[in-house]
Amino acid sequence: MAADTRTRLLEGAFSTLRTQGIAGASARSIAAAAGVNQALVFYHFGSVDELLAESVRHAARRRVETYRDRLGAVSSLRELLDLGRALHAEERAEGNLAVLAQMLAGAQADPQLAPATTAGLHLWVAEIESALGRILASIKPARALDTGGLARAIAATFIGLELYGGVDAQGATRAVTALEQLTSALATAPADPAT
Amino acid sequence: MAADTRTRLLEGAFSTLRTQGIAGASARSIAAAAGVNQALVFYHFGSVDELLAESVRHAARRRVETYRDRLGAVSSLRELLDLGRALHAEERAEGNLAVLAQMLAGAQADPQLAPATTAGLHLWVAEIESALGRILASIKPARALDTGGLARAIAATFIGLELYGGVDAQGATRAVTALEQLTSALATAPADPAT
DNA sequence: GTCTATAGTCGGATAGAC
DNA sequence: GTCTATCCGACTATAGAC
Repeated sequence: MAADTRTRLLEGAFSTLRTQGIAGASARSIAAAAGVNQALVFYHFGSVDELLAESVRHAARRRVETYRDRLGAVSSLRELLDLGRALHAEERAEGNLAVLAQMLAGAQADPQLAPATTAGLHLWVAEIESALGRILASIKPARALDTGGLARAIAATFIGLELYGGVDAQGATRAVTALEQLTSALATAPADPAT
Repeated sequence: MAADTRTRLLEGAFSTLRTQGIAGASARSIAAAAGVNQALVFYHFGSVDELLAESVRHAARRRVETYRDRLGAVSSLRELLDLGRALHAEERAEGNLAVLAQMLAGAQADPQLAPATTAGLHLWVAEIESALGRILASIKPARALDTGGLARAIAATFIGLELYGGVDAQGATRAVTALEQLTSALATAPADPAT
């Protein structure tokens, strides 16, 4: 707690994005969340956009390192699905999904936000892709699949589900459950014929 | 062209959401897009939030009626996938997906936007669900699936892909292609054993 | 590095003339 | 129904004291 001002601003930006959304992420509200003066946003980061961009980079860097080990240890499709579910829950709880979704929404109209957002998302994509590629290579009918494309589709689906969950939590839960049933069925039925 | 003021505001709100995003959807910018005076937003709709909400209702109402017939004519999983792809492309081109994504992002922090957004999304979900339910019922291994949950997952995925496409068009195309390969493979391989 | 103060702009919303 | 004019608060950003 009470870290240096720069860090407080980075974390204030994160929590403001999470709770107020991209439309409420102003220098003033971020500074308030960080407990520092509003002018310091511009002193340390030059502009609000730069602070937001730096904030997602900051958050993404710390998280993904934690995943690398866990994803690397996975050796079956079933394990991958279980880990995926666990990571999804953790990311949701940390607010990383909500923040990324808000940045993504903001980046549609504000090109300055796009690079950092893409980078933050790509950290996940790369991790998912590497684990996916390793597992699917051992499943014959899955060899033809584009793991990079699938990894991107999975990341996009998480974003969509996060936003949907914000307006209809029950519906989103149903969607997740249905996807789990589907993937689970695929993992057991036509997947076993390996090599 | 040059419809009555109310309609112009509804359409101005739509195109502003589409091009400026939720963070740029102010009474002034909407009125400018509509070519009318800013005060009329409040005269006709009371508040910006109400106008935005009414705008998505307005847009959703007109679209879905067009779909009902087309979805109703579908009689195989393959046809459903083809139609789904076509509708997805049309919705993207019209900007309906972009607008819904922005409303969804805004609704996370602004509960006033949530009801209309949920309703707009649900129009799709209901259509997808009904077509999905009809088709999957004829495929034995698919009987256990929750079509409502799947329909919600599909809608959420479209939203996520739309936002992802805004910052990485190439990556989103890859994701869509991968999903098409996957669903296509599922539609032909283990799906044929009907009844 | 951090603060106050302030310039200048843009936002939501209302009053009242036409 | 539509306009101008306006209040007032919030915003980005900067200048300058400490």
